[in-house]
Amino acid sequence: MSGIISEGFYRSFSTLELAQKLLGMELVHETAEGTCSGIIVETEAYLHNDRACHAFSGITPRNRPMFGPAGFAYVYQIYGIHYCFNMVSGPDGCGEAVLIRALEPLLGIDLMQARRGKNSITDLCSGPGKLVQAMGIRKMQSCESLAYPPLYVRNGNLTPEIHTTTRIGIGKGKDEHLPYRFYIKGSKFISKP
DNA sequence: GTAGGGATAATCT
DNA sequence: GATTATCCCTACG
Repeated sequence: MSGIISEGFYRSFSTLELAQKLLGMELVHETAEGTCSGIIVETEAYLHNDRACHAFSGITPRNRPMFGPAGFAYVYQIYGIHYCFNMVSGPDGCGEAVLIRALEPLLGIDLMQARRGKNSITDLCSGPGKLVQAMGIRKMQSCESLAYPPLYVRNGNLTPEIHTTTRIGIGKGKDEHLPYRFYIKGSKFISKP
């Protein structure tokens, strides 16, 4: 049986625990064009006392969702052209989140190929900007609940073997050495080995 | 197959 | 005015 993950689940674990528990679960997005989904194979954790975290320097209009309760979406634009999708986590008001970095495409692969303009299955969702484009997630959806359609997570039946390493794209002096990146060992769908 | 750099604009100082 | 939790195209073996 696969059920939708409730807001209570997101609140029951620390950000670091949640980032690992999400691996193997299915992210689903229902749109007018069709339904897309994929298995979460790569995540990164951003903690409140972590210099790489958007919430580190306090609350701003952009990062406000991060300071709300766990189980909501935080979507932001990066490098002017790409978007990243996060799930808010940690205690209410804390400012923590889990970045979803890669998916293994499952449902709506035709639609993903059309949105991405690529055919290779491993090139549809193998990066934070790519998966947002493939899934049709938009900035407007920042602040939406992840416990109800159209955007939600379903339970997986996998207990994947997890590999832990350092995060991608973090500049120097920003806690780039912290082991806050997690991915499913051996997956061909991650953004980088 | 790998490496390097440009694109491009919201956000914050 | 600097920075950025990225992607893609081009050049070269």
